[in-house]
Amino acid sequence: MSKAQITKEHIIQQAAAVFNQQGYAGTSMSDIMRATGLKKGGIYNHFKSKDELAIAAFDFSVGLVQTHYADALRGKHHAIDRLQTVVEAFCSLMANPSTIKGGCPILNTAIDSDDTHPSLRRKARQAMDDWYRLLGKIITLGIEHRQVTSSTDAQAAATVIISTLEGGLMMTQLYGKPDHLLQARQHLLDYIETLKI
Amino acid sequence: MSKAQITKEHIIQQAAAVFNQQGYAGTSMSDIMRATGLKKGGIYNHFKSKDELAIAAFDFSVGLVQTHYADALRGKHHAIDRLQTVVEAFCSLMANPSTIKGGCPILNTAIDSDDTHPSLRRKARQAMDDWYRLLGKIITLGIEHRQVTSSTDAQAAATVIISTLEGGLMMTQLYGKPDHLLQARQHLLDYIETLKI
Amino acid sequence: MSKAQITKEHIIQQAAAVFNQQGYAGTSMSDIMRATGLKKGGIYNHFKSKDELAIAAFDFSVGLVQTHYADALRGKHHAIDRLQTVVEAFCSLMANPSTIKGGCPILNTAIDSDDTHPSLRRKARQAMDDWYRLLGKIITLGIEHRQVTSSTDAQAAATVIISTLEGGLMMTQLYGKPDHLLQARQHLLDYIETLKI
Amino acid sequence: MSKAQITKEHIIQQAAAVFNQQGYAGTSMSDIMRATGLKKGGIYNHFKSKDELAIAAFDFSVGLVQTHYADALRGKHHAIDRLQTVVEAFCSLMANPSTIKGGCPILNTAIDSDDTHPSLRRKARQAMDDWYRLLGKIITLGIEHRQVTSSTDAQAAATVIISTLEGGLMMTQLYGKPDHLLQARQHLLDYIETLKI
DNA sequence: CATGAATGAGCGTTCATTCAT
DNA sequence: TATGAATGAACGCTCATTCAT
Repeated sequence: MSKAQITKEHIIQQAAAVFNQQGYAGTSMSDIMRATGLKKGGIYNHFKSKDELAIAAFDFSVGLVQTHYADALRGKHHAIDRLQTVVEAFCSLMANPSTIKGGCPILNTAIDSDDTHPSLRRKARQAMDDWYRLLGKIITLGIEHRQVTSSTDAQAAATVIISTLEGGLMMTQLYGKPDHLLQARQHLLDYIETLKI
Repeated sequence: MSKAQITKEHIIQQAAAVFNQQGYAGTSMSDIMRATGLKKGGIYNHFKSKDELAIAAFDFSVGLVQTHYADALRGKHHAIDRLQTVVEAFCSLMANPSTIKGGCPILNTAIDSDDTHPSLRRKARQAMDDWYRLLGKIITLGIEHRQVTSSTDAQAAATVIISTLEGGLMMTQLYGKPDHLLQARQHLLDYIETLKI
Repeated sequence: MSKAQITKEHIIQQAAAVFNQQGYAGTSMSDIMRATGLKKGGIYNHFKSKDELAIAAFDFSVGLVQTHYADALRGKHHAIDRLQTVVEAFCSLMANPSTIKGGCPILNTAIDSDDTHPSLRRKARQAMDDWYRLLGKIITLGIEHRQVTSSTDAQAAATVIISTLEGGLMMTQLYGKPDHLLQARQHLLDYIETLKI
Repeated sequence: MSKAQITKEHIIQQAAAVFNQQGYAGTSMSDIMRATGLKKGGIYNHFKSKDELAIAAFDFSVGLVQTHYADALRGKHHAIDRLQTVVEAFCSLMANPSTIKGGCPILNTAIDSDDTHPSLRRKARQAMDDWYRLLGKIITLGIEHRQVTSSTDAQAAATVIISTLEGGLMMTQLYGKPDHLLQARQHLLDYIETLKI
């Protein structure tokens, strides 16, 4: 990796944390300067605008989450197992602030970019699509393989899982304690159990 | 109501919509000027800072939601009925953008004020407390009155309901279509059914 | 005195203290509101601008000083006595902050209105003229009456007295202790002694 | 000297003249913009606040005066000569508006920062201390070396010299003509003569 | 006569961004 | 490639002032 690449990656990583914690409007390029140790010019050499950097940072954050899922899911083939794994992966990732500070980037961006920032919003939508499709596919394959009850509405179940996780995370962040996310997790594990054949 | 009161109320209402859609950092006093039709000085005659206005606006938004709940719950006494009502009230309120633009103020503020704005965060926590306690009390009274299964964990159930609603709302806002919130709603109605004795 | 007159006088007195301490530019109409207990409109009913009020306040402050001199000089006829009295009157007035807060209004205005405020400057010049002429006249009359040495340059002596007093006052204000003004006073008393026939 | 240093020095010099003439409250950053030819951001790149700039400007102005004294005193060793030199140096400096516009920065700041600006006030006090000690030391050394009468009170004499100069300068500025300062000067030269052994 | 409610201009400061070096 | 030095626009807020009530 060239020196330029290394610097760029460094900026993205630091910026990702800051944007995820403070939001797009709440983050100034000076915040990014402070976080990266670079001066204005140094950052603008790699990104032509705050926008472009914010998008790269979002991609990076989402990539972290997706990699985490992929790692956790590797070697797990039973649909129920895989659903449980996604729930567990989300909770463990969000409970561990060293990996990704400021909570779920999709949630943050979805709320933060209410109209004001269409390109970030589109990005968030795409990331949500990925997650949504992942869950949907696990369930439909599970139905095909007779691991999941055929009456299950895959889309609705995916919505329930994502909603409950994100909402539980929001509560946990609001109160600064893990209880709510853990209660949401338990509910989902129970719920997933009901999908089992 | 004095003219000052009318103007102040007017500012709060308009500001509430703007803050709820764009967030605290994403909203400038110029945005408020545009929304209210007043000049800066006119606004600052009624609020001594952006902060104070943001808090008044948040209180107003939360008040709208709480009034909506109170209205919906009036005359309903059975715990299961009351839980269903809260779910329905949330969905109908959020589906109807004429009442409150930009989604749930608690969700928005919880995500928006990640560290950056402690007083707003405190406000959001208080509002969440109110809601959380409302649901908790409905359930514990329901258990006492043998309307809800005694094995129910009131706190956890409240968390599940709030989380799923808020998460579903976030998805609905992200995609700009009601489907996800409706799926969350259906799941919660089913879930509430399981609490019935 | 009519109620309007009383209010106007009240505003002038309070404003005089504030202007004398904070200067023209350093004083806002809000400061005057706070000091008088009146609202904006109430003040603007009596003075059509900050300027006009500042001038009235200056006149009031200078009037206080001049009255103080006149009182002290009453019944004193010997030139040397009268010169000593002016020195003593200045020192006692400035040492007593209850009478006139913020020091000598002429000094303050002379320094404060360096170009920026011609009408106040003119006022300060007039007040200085009055004082200067008072001392000049005491000395020339003293020469005529053979109380003061005929070699005395009345203008120069007046300048020395005023300069030393104002400079001594400035130091006393800067350090917040009376020593310097007292040393200036002693020097002038010695100096005046040398003018005696 | 780097370009940044040059620009910073340029800002300080221009700002010093403006602050010295208009005072802290009477000077806006727009005034500084006009004087320096820079835009606001350009100024704020070098000073983090109006305060910081004002203090740097004050230091610069005082430095000019002190350098002027040091130059004038170089090579003069007799106390009487040195006292005369300080008086002459003050008068020549203040009479020559090309060097330092707006009069004595210590006097201006002492009067201007009546309570309102404690850090500038402290600065003015320090600068006055320096001057006061300089004169005090000249006199006490003069007494030691039998150049000055042993009955002289060094502190009092320093006060007399400074007071008379500053007061005379004030009058000269108020009237816009040199007469008063020259009269004060002559008085001090006579006075210094009386200190001679 | 005094207040309340508003304004437009300006305040000190920070913003995202540019570009010569 | 990164910095330094600058800009113009916008920020949150206060100013002196007005005028209907």
